Amino acid sequence: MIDLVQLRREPDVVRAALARRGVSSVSVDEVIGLDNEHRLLLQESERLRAEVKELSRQVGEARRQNDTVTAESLSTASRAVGDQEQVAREATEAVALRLREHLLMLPNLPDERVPDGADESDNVEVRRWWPGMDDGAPFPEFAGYQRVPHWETGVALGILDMESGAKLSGSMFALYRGGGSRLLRALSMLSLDHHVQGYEEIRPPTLALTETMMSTGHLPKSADDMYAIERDGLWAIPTGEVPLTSLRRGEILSEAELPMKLTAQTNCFRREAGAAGKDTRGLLRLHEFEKVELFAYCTPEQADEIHADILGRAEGLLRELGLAYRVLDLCTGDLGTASAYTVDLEVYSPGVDKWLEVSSVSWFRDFQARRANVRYRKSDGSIALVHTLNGSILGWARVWAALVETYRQADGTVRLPAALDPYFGGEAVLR
RNA sequence: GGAGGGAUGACAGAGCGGCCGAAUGUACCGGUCUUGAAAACCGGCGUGGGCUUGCCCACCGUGGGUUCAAAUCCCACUCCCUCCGCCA
Repeated sequence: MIDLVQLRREPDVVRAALARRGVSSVSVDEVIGLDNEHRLLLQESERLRAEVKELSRQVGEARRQNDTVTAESLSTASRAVGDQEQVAREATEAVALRLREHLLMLPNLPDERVPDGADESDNVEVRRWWPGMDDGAPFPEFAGYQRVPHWETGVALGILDMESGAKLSGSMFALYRGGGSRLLRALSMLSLDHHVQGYEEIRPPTLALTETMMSTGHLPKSADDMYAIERDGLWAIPTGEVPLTSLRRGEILSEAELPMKLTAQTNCFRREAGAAGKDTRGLLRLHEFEKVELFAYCTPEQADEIHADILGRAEGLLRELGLAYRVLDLCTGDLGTASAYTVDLEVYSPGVDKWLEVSSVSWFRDFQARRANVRYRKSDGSIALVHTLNGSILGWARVWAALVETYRQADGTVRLPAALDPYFGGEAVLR
């Protein structure tokens, strides 16, 4: 949620920033209007409330002096004011609710670094990396045997069974087998093993309360993309970011605790409501996948460094796996609701000849912290909202696809990168 | 799932209709003392909101209710603890 105080003080700045994301000034003005209306009503109901309190205090005083007559007449007067107060309060609350609803629908202000653009085609490529690039090698020419989609290799080697996944849970649910399953486990281990030194490992629940989903900005806006378990009021999390961001919800942290860096592997659930039929073959787009997330609560001053750290770790992992990738600055049109600045990593997967998004590294400024009410006490005793950041290291389904395609050999087997050998008890080969 | 007990400020813990936003202790911050530190003593010390910046309002798990007045009484719910049941 954006800062209402900032909206009051510099409405033009907010209007201009949100206009870059396609938010009309009308919806910003609606919020300003509701805020003004709310404050007027609030003043009136608080005034009446103060009056009731004062009269009630006088009733108590009269009673103590056994002045029943005065007490009775003051009670009657207080009751009358109380009736007015109730009307005023209900009106105030109704406007407060509308104000909150509107405010929750406003996205975060994009950072200056974010390029303007309408949709993902306007994202700006920052750099590319591929194995051997540092020694001057050109972007790889992939051989014919690498130009085989992972779902074909998956069936041929018995490591991926999309049909069984569909049989069990419907389309866009994957079932990995044998070495394919082990590969998934190996990737989680590799990633977590590399990052537990700097980031505390967490195993959060994967079902979350509405409140928890609100904090990250996934609700109310993206309800259609979430799986809901209505009977119990729970939602399946779309990313580990959800529980991690709410871990300290409502708390005041001490500055010494910051940055508080966490990592978690979770299953992620997405309905992909608007994505029917688009890039949905094999592992390209799933309703459920696994992902390791890096997350941090920090001070505004620490945010840049942490963003760089998370991005560096994600890139480091891709390099270690020897996958070609590119780094994109998301444009205003593709930026997530809560984010102020996001960098995406996409791996090149030769079998499907596509760049696949495997990581998003985002800085939310205090947008999520304001919703989640996570603050910290500075050394001077004052209190401020924390900043939150997160990034994936990485989304495994697509990395799995890229690995199986990139490392497919002429004989149809897959020799995985040596970094995975320890997790295969020897040479990591799928055959 | 059943039966009991509980939820109050950073923590512990009083209050159980009327100057209670809340005693007290600890922690924390400032000061005195000290070569320095500790101890002792003195002072300060919740969060958010509104406006006429001095005042007002809200918050004692959450949501309702009773009352002139609710941390305090009533109802529902949530969570935690103990015991029983079930269970990977």
